[in-house]
Amino acid sequence: MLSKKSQYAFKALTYLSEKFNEGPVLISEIAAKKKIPIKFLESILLELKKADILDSKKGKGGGYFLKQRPEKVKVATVIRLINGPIAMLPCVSLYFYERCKNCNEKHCGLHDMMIEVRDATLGIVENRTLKDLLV
Amino acid sequence: MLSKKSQYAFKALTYLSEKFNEGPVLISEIAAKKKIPIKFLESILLELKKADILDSKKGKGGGYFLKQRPEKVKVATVIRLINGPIAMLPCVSLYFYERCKNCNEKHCGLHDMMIEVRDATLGIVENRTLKDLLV
DNA sequence: GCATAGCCTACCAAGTCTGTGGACTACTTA
DNA sequence: TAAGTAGTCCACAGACTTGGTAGGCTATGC
Repeated sequence: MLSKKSQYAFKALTYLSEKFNEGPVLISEIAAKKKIPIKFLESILLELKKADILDSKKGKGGGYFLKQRPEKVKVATVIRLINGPIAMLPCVSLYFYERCKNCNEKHCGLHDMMIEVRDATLGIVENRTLKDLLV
Repeated sequence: MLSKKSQYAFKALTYLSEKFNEGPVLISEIAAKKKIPIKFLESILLELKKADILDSKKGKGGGYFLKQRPEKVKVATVIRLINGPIAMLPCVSLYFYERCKNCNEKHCGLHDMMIEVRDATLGIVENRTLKDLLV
């Protein structure tokens, strides 16, 4: 399951995608429109900024805005950043790989199956962007 | 990600699948062979028994054993029982559904996408059983 | 130089995950 | 029927994660 934090991140990013090229948007505006606890949202946006997805401006007329065009930001990137691994097992994860003790990956049915699940999921989330989330 | 508990559950079930029709297997034997903390394993097996996947016998010559044939136990069932929802969002889950506030499910890009992910995943785990985990 | 608005640090309550310990109960065998 | 075996149940506990809150600091614009 995606954490609430991830869901908030997607809501905020969707909102910022709609407002793309309209200048900085206040944290408070996003929080109000998307009903997200403001201080929690603040930390999420900061994380997205550090990952180069968002940029911000301080002071009057400031706020947050997308650093890249919505169609350049992959859903998979956001999930990995805020939620963590997409795969169901560490020994099957591409970005968070950890070797599996007591399961030689060559002969493990669960392993093989989870690779299939991973690839099926990646086939979707690697090929969608923020733009695809707008309806 | 699957919890360690889930991974232990699959290891134990795989072992019991191999020993299907050979009579009860001791918790301690499973724990030793699969390197699972014995008391933790105990609670997992009990949970699987309460879900009618395993059965047990007390006293000498006792132990745990599969209640149904390995090919009758779906991987999806075990994941839902031990790990929880398979879907990435509550508003998209079949067995753990919860309505999504602030996201009318008719017009939510994230929602639609996560339905695709869910179906892709279910397409795999609903059609595999313990038997498929044996190599 | 003052108001604005993001930045940063610290903290916290609740819940989940991964276990451990110990007493109790049911069953088998002698 | 007593002894020993093996699952059942209950309580707890430490580490980590989740979902937040509070408040001061810093940069910006007018």
